[in-house]
Amino acid sequence: MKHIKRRERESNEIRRKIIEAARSLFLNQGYAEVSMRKIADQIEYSPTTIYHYFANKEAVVRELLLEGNALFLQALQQRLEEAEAAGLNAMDRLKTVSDAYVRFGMANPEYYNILFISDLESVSPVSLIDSGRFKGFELLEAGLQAAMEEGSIIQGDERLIARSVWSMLHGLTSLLLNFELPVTRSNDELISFTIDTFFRGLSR
Amino acid sequence: MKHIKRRERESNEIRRKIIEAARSLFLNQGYAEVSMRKIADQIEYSPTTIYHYFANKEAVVRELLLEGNALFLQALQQRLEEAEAAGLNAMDRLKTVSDAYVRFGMANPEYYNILFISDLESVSPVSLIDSGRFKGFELLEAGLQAAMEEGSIIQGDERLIARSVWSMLHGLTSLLLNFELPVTRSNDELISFTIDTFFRGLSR
Amino acid sequence: MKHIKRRERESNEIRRKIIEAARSLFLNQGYAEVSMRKIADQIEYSPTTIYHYFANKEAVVRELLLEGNALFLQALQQRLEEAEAAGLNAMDRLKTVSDAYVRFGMANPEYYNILFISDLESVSPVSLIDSGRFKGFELLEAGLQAAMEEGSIIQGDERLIARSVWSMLHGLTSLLLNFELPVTRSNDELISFTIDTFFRGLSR
Amino acid sequence: MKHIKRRERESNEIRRKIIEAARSLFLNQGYAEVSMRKIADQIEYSPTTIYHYFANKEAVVRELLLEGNALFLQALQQRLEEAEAAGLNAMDRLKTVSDAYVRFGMANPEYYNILFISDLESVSPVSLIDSGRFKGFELLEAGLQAAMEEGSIIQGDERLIARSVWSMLHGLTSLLLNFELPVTRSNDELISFTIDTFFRGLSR
DNA sequence: TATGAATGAGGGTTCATTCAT
DNA sequence: TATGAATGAACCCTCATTCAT
Repeated sequence: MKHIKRRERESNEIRRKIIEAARSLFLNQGYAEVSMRKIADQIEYSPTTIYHYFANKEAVVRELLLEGNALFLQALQQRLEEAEAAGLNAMDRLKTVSDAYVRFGMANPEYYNILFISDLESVSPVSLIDSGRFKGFELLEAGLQAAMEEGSIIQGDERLIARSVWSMLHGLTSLLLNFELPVTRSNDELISFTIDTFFRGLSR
Repeated sequence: MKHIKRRERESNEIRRKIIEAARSLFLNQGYAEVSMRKIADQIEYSPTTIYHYFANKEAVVRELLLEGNALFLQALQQRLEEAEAAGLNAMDRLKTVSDAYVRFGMANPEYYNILFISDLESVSPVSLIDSGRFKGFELLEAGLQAAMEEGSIIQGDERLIARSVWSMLHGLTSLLLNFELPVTRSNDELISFTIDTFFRGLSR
Repeated sequence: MKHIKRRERESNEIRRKIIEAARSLFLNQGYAEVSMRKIADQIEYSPTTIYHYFANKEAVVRELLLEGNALFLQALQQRLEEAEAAGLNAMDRLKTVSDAYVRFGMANPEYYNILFISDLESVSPVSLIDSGRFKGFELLEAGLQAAMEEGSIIQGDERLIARSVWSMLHGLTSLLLNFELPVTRSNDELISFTIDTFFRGLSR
Repeated sequence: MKHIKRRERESNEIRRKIIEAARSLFLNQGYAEVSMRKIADQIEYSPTTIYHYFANKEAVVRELLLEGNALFLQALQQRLEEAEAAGLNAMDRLKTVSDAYVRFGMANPEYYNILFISDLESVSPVSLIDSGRFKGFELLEAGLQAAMEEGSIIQGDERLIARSVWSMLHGLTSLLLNFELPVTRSNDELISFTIDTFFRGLSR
């Protein structure tokens, strides 16, 4: 019994190592630089070993994607629940989730890049769709609908508005992660200013 | 004298051919498909020949980058001039330039991606900075300052606000280029809605 | 005692499964597609398990070879017995066996190829000799001797003639299996014509 | 001028080396053992170099095929011309060509195996057909027609008979090359006996 | 100027096999 | 008995680049 458990744990440990190595390569060198050989080097196993745990490179990347998405959704939902617990109104809940979005990206740049920036040309579109990337989108839509009902933002096609909000958040995050622009104020100021400004534009 | 000129001209012709081939590969098949060999095949010279005109692959890509940037700036400036000629106020000029930004990205997705998204691991950061990418930023800052003076938008750190606007525009463009989200309205609506909303949030 | 028997039976069952999987891969997809992993996948055991029953891949293939040879001999002998039961003379019995040879090849192309064509680089020559491939040769020799005694074919070194007949049969079979030549008549006609012609040449 | 010629010669020399190494590997180890690496090792160049001269492995094998076929046809034709020059009748010319067929196989076992035995699964069917393998077949048909007209062999569908003769020759050759059967007489005796016997069967 | 020759490094992947458990 | 873990060797192929001419 114990044997089996230990084995399983060890097995999962290597899986984890593989994923982590892949993630780290991804972050530091970009998707093009993630290779089975480099992963193997990093974890100090032979390349063949990876094929024990994953069918091929796509499977590794897909796992990264699923994992990243789960973490992403979890981060959003947690902040949302906190906001609800704190009794915030719909508009403020939306701002909170928006902030959570950007914070997640900054705290997990590798995941954010994998999820929302990389081409991942080796990963089939199906995998991408299955990855649940759209769950976050639905969360946003629901929040917008609540804010409309509350009367704090303008009426409109919530799907359109959700895309619009997402655009703003994505741009904010990806510029913070990947570009260096002339800066006077802190990133925190940029984040809150941008979110506030956009929701001010949305408010009735 | 004349000899030299002819030589230069011929030399430039091949240079141009190289860049054109690289651009064509790049625009039609994506950055990953740009290889020295493929460029050489396309212009029907040997790969070695390219090294007579460019130090290495990075130099070729850098040229492409500069070119893309020039086109980008030109697109912004042209629309700005038109807006000025039409006698638009500062706020509307900003909106016009914003629209031009997004339109450029949609019309030149590969250029946009190479300019603002790709890691371009092969291109050193210095090249990126030299690429003049910040000229667009300055354009934006100037526009914002004018709008502040005009009184149509809130007072504030124009550098901060410029980053904020840029974020919104970049997110809008890159989502349009690289993601498929559930859609009800047209892209045009999304663009104008997002820009309008953001500037509404900025207005006094 | 019983335990041992059950064990043996079970043991043999897996052996059999392995061979069956190997044969199925072999017959359906060709020799190149037979790999330890694929066999293991098919029987839903781990690759390692196969090594409990067979020393290595060669041992598996050798078993297949023995099996193929047994089937081959059986096919020849059955037709020979039928011919004897029908009271055919030695010459006609030879023709019948010849026909059986070619029919076996056509009905079992992969077996034929593995027995008589493939290099089977992984199988040592010794194995091939042990495979009993020569039993068929002896059958042929015996038939020729009978026909000589009967007086229906020319006298001569029956070993030489046997090789000659075998050549003709092998050529016929392997061309039918592996080549597409311009065709007007059916394969059946080619087979009977070739066998008849050759034995006509051998007849007194 | 000379420079170019020397270059061309050297280029062809390496091409030749590649082909010869491939041929030798083919002969000694079978098609499955022909790898780009092994060829490279044998000629003491890097594997990459081969790709200077051939697009891929198939191209190497195809060249081998074309070359082998050319040699094969040449061998047949030469002996045929000699037979004509010697004033042999159609039947004897056929026997001569038959003998040339088998002799070619014995003298060039690697080519014979490539041309008529190997699966060459990596080579597209088109290449095989284009390889001109059928030219030899046409030669045979023409000889048979002449022999029919001469009255030395039976009338019949010359295409059928050609396949039949080819079968006999192919079986003879491939058994001589690839099998060791119990032997009393020399190979020469086997060859002439088999050919004579078959044509005796064909004669009126 | 232009190129043919050549290469080392690296890409993803499959294979038969061994070893400890 | 059965297996999970692991590997070294090999597979075909592409890449950017250098060098001598």
